Amino acid sequence: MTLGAVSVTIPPRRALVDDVYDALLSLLMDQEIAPGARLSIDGVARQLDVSPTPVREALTRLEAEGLVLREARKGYTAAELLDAEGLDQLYELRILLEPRAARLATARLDAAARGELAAQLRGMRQAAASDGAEAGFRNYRDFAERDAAFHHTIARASGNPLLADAITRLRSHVHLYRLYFQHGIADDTADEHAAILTALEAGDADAAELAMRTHLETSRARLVPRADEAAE
Amino acid sequence: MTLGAVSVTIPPRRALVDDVYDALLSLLMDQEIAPGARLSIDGVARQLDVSPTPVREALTRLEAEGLVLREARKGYTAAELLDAEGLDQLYELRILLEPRAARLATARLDAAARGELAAQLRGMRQAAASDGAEAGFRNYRDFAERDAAFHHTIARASGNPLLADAITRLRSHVHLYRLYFQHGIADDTADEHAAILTALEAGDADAAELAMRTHLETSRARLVPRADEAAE
DNA sequence: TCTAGCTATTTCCTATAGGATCTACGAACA
DNA sequence: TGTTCGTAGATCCTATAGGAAATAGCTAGA
Repeated sequence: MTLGAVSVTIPPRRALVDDVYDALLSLLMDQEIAPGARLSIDGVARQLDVSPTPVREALTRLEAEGLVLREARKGYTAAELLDAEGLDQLYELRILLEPRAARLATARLDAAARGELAAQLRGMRQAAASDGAEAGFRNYRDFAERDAAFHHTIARASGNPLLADAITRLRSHVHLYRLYFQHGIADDTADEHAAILTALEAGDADAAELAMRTHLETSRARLVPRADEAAE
Repeated sequence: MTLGAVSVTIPPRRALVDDVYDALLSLLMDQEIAPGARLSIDGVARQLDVSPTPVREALTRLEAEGLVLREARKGYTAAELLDAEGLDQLYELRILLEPRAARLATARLDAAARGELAAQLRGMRQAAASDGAEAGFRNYRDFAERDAAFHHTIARASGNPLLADAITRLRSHVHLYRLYFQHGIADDTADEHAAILTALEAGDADAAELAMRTHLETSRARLVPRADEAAE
């Protein structure tokens, strides 16, 4: 039996280290592990009921993304929250990378990616709308995850995997969500995302690049001062 | 006893995983581990005479840098050489990031960094000069390492650690050195680096940014076509 | 000749255990 | 009172072992 090109793909096999990674990431985002907190390998292993070996690997991966810090023979600590300066630097980098990704993606956007983007945008609107009362955290986390997915879809569509990786590895939404969690600093940007999608669908590279840049610069201008206040 | 600010710093503690990482990196650069080759965890452990645990961690770190690929429950493989397209994409990203780093570094360059840059430049000239016969590989590796150090010093001097990390993590010199090793594709760029340093020392941000961009664009124009030929 | 299924081997993955290192605490001394 | 030293505890680090999964090779049957 031979198959032609098929569209279904088998999801990659997972090992325990992948689950530990996800669990730690979630704990970090919701600050059940506080910024700056110590992360003992054995402690995490006991808490998650696994052995230290996969925990070490998950922490190694998190360290490569800057979400935890390692000091050899000392241990790991959760990364501190971004201060105003750090947030500003994060945006500086995003503004360097993501408008270019949007430009490149314009010519290469296929139907599948277009569909993803539209769905992610709908998801953002939903999360923002159902913003009733104390469900806020949960909803904003949903929103942040859709937001991240939207940006990552564009990054991948750029066709430059190194560029996509650089963008993804910044873990922007983790940092932004942690700030929201701590200080209530948030940002509803569904409309700005819609503008990006419109430009992409129109196949207008200049407009797509500009829309992305505008979106990020607006966010920066909105968020950085608030992070500054929060520090007081 | 209290000390004021001291300039000496204790080197960070090292664990076995750090040595394994260095060893693997070296083996990858010199293609003692060939591009695309399988990397069995137990095999590496036996070869380096350590246990599999630190090997796993070192491989996790290498994977985060894109130098090896992991497939869960299958194993690791060494990353393939960059083809012409990949090389082009690497330069695209560098041209996005590094000119900005040079611009930012202009205002913040201190005496220590200036000294480092000058030393690295001298090192490059030395390695290029002692280019006698079959010592070529070794010399070019020295050259590539000085080249990398030069760029990383500027990246750090930018004052934006995220930007510095993004530049460093590309591991440009590893990819370039592997290409040289395989195809003899090399590049003597000491003079272009001198131009960057001159602009930095003059405190001219525009010139520094431009010199860095020119350097990278020249390299791209020189190297990408050759990678294309090598593939034939 | 080709396919299906079984077996054996290799390799990854996870858990466990012990040695090495670091931190914290408290006693002894100046 | 303040400093030094030594001990105890916790934690990291490395090695080892066994279970689980994947690959390769072989046999049997169509």
